[in-house]
Amino acid sequence: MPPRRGQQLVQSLERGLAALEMALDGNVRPSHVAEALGIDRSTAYRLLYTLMAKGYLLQDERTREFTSNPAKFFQLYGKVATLLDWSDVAGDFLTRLRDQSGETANLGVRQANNVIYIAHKPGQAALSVNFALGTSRPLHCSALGKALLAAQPDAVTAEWVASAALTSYTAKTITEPSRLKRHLERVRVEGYAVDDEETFAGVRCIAAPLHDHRAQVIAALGISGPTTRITHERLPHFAQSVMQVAAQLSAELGAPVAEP
Amino acid sequence: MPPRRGQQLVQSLERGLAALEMALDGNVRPSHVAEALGIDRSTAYRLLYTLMAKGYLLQDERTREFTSNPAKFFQLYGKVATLLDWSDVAGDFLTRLRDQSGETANLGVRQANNVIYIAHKPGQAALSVNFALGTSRPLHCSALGKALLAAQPDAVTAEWVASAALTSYTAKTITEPSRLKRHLERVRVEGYAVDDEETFAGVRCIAAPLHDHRAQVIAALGISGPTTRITHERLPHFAQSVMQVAAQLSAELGAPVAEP
DNA sequence: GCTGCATGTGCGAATTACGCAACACGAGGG
DNA sequence: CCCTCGTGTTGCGTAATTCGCACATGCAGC
Repeated sequence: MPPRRGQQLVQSLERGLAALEMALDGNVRPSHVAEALGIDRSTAYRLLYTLMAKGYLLQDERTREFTSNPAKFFQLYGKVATLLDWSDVAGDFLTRLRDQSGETANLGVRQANNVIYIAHKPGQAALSVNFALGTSRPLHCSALGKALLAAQPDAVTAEWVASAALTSYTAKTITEPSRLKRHLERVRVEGYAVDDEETFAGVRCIAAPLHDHRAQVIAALGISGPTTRITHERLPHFAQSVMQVAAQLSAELGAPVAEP
Repeated sequence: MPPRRGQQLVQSLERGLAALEMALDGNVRPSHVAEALGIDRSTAYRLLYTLMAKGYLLQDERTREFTSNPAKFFQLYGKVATLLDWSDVAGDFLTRLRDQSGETANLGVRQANNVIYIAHKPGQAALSVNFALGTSRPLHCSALGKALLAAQPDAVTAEWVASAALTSYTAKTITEPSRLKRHLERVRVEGYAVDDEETFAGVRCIAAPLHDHRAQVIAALGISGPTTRITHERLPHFAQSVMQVAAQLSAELGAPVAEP
């Protein structure tokens, strides 16, 4: 009935990918997918069946549930891993930052409205922040995310802040668009971003942007630790370390040296 | 014109996934995809555009080429990583096998017609076999692959051998179906498989299957090294180590103890 | 500036995918 | 034991969606 939207999107492929991502977040059945996407069970079944035939999903013989096929995704990952292998070039810098700060050092890139952690060096203290590579966190409440957001042109940031869903994770999460906008302006001026228990209570993070040879911001580097060690008093000191190592790594990547 | 095959496959999704996998093997352009899949350029473009809109691909502003988005795949991988995280449980056994043999120890699972390496411990000798995790190799010429193939029921193996494309990689690659079939029968009898320079000249590998609590073969474990160290004379000795550690790991996985 | 080649976009035709309905099957419950 | 409910799976007709053609646009190189 709708006369045709002026879009170039292929509906079946869109729905299929949506079904795939549902399966990645937990086993699914045709009825679940159908309800979530607002389509018929038979359609959902055919999408899942196609994904299975292509190796992306597996179906449990007993329960008939569809599961993601880890081996397939491992293989896909293997093909792109070299394209995103920061561990080689960034490894030394992450180690340096971890040793200087004593806290977990991490490096992430933006993916849609998330930061993906693609390299890290876990801290060696008994109590340290730790998480698996490939994990994602929202942009608006992580230090890496805010460092990346603040690097954008003003107009883009304004647009994003206005339209993004600023989900609250702790009492300190910034959920007001206007406040976030002002916050990000300050991040840009200061050169580093702080996540002050905005994602997890008791965890404070500091991050700074990384520049490539074109001076484009392509990733962010930072540390995460318990509030007992990353105190407000010592925060400027940690920020210095983060910005210093970020500048060194940027230089290694061929960024023009330009620090005000 | 074809009145409709009795299939449950969604064509657009099939084609979209095919386009996606092409992009993973190197940057693609609509015209390439169109030719490879036998479809119109506009159709290929719309598939690629949809994949880009969903975050799977990126498009280079200058060259207009479509590239895989590594961050997206890293994220997808992160979601399934825990499901396939053998490094925890297998780590000690891989280390043990590497130390006993002095060679690179590796562990892989089957994915379609390939083995995917999902865990490993690189050998410490100056000359050692090394490759990235997530790499895939054909079943018919790798030790891990042959160990997995030999574990199947005879009928399945026969069918597979007859229909598979036995690509040749070195002069020693087994490319005759009948010879491969007899070879696999011997693998099953002996309990281990050998890749005798069938994939890379100068590299010999030995592998044995791993069983889960239902005695199903779910993965394979093995070593890879230069022919100068894994000689024919010492091969039985290495095979002993591989089978022994494989049995230990199987036991750890809850496999019923049943060694003839 | 003209030619060749590729990307990106309306638009109509019809193939394809969709939803409906029905079947098979299993789990509970009366 | 049968009856019902819910879900996976398949056949089929319809029409919405996708596909391919044709064209506009842009870029590179004789």
